[in-house]
Amino acid sequence: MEKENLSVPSSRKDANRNVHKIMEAAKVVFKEKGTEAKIEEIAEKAGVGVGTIYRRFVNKERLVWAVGMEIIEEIRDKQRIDVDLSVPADQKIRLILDEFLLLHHKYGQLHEMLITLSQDTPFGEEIRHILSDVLQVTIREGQEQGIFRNEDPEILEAFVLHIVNASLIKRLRSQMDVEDIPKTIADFVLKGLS
Amino acid sequence: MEKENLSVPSSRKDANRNVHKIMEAAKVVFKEKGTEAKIEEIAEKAGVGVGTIYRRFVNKERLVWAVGMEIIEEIRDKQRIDVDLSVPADQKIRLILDEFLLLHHKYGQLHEMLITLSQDTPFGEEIRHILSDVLQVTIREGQEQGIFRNEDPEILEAFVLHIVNASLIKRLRSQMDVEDIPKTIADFVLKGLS
Amino acid sequence: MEKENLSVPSSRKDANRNVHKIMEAAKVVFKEKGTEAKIEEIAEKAGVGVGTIYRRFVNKERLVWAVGMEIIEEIRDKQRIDVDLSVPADQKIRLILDEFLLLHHKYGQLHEMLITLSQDTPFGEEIRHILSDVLQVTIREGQEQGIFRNEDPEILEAFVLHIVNASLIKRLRSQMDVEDIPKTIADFVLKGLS
Amino acid sequence: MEKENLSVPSSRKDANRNVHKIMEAAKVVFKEKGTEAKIEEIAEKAGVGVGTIYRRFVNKERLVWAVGMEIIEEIRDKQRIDVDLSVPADQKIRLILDEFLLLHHKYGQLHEMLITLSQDTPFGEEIRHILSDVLQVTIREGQEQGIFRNEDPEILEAFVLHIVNASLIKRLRSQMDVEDIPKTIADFVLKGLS
DNA sequence: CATGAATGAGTTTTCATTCAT
DNA sequence: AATGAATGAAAACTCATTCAT
Repeated sequence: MEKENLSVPSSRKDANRNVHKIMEAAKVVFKEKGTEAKIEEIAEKAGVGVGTIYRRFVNKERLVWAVGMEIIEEIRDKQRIDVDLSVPADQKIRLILDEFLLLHHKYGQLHEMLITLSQDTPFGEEIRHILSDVLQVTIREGQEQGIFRNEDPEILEAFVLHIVNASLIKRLRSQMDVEDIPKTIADFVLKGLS
Repeated sequence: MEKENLSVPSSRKDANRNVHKIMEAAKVVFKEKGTEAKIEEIAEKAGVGVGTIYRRFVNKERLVWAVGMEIIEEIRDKQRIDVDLSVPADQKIRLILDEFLLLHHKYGQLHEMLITLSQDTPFGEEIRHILSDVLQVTIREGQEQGIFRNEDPEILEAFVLHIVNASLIKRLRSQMDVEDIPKTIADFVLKGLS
Repeated sequence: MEKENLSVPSSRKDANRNVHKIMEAAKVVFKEKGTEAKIEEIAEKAGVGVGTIYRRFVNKERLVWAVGMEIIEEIRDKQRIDVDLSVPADQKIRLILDEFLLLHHKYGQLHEMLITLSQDTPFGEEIRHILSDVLQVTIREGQEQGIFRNEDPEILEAFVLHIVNASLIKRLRSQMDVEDIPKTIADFVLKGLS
Repeated sequence: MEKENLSVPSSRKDANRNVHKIMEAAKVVFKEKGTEAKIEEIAEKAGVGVGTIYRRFVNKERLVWAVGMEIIEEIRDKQRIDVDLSVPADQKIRLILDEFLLLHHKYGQLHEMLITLSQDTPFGEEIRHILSDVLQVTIREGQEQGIFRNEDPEILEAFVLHIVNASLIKRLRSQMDVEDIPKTIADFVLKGLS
């Protein structure tokens, strides 16, 4: 499932530059207002005409999908770097949670979007796979190292993945320094895993 | 903040019966489609005309609020029963999590709705208070009993409250028997608290 | 295939009155501008909002179909009266052609619309049937009376049906008094049939 | 009225080759979809960019005109050959109708386009003249030979010209062998003329 | 009061035409 | 000159809210 299925492909540099500008604008606008944001607003933010968006994305739904997929891939790429380090599994979980938090800071509203996407679209299965992959490997690693308990890794992974959600973060932000949030969440999660 | 502030009061029995029918229909429809559901669909499901909804609720926003408040109160009432039992704090947490799960099963999508409500409406403060109150008391109890660690109870409460979210539950449902979900979540949470 | 499949049914009098107003306005506007006429213009002419049109007709295409079908039925009803008279078949053909011409005068541009409809829509078969039915009966009658030649009635009927077309009429109108057109066409057709 | 007035002239051979490619593609696409066909589709079929079409044709309307004129001229050229033969007028009418049918087979939808053109454009007069000229000469010839009745030749010509229309042909095609259509139409027309 | 038809502002979507590459 | 990406005005369509019946 490549991006080409979501945006209409083009060999021209200027076209692809615009696809990028549109996606970046869409991320910003979706972050603020969720999926209900107007296409016109995205076009304005991207500095292109509405027609340009419709030239590259068949309709609004596909734009939403494309943005979602790109964020998912961003998450995956960051996680892959973490998982290749030679540190104990619990350290890796801390790093992965840090990445999640950074992305949440960056994409806010989009968390719900990703959840919706992973349930309602043809890409759902793939999104779920991407999000789960690295975490499960790390959890198995921790189990082999005797750091994590021997529960089904898929289930433990579900907790790690879903505990970092927009509402928890919003809540914690009102109660503690933002810098302390990653450690607090990681402490809770690692106790849950142990 | 009473329901009468959200729905327009009426002395006629059949009018109040309509408010009830509308609220129940709205719960079902919001559960499936979230707040974006159309008023007309709710009216249809309730077996009333759209005009009747607008006679009872100033606008769509107020209907959303009213539905949200009612669920919040349902949650509060159940939790109050749990907290008054004379069992150890960890048992109470298990019971409270069970209630959460039942509500999630019942209201699905509405979790996000409540979160949104607790952030964006005049009732936010009250909603947050209702949701937090019982949990915090129980956590403090557990800390006094030496069962839970001495982290700020407000923060621990945040984890308990927000770990039960629609996406985690949907995910777990695909991986285990529904009956096992409450125990699995409670195990994870209680480890996190300890 | 009933009209209910084309317009959304309603039991209310005011609703049906509007369906009628919309159809009449659409006939007038389509007559002038063809199918490319704007929905907004039809709404204006009908004295209703655009939303009202979309409440009754799922989309523009369906409105076009509905208007087409209504005209077809109008044609059929007129023809049925003619065919029941006790006059020779050639007289009936003259009467039927007169009706055609009146309808053409009334609906102008819509002729092309009907042709397109009879080819491209799910109603095509039905439209063709309605238009052909009465003519074929009359032609057979004429053949039994020895007035028309013994060519396949379906083929003769095709000539009668399709000779009355917008372009011929427009052309003749520039060359003769409008009152003389029916007789001129009928003379030509009846010679063709004999 | 020469083609140069419709397409922008160019000294380069490849440019003129493009005009030709565009016209041929436009004929095909207009034949299928009528004048509502999109410029982009014509460009694609022609294997050129849309910009190239706009370099050669001021706007879509002019492209439509150009295509129409070319077909008209094709008709005229064929008819001229027929009219110069030394056969009776009714034979000539048969030959002319044959040509019409071939053109219809070739250009389908374009018939309506030509009719529209002959009514709405600055070329209307010319188009009507080209289409009428040869037919009228032939009809007068037939009247002198005593084969056709003494109706106004312009009116008889109107019948011959307009009886060959897309809808009649489509209809007949579903009822008889394609090879038999010319004779059937000619028989009907010649009876009408006699 | 209840109803659901009507409304029209607000959005999405299309496509002839322009223009940077 | 050719290209096809970009444009944006214009058209289609939606849906919260009003109001006649």
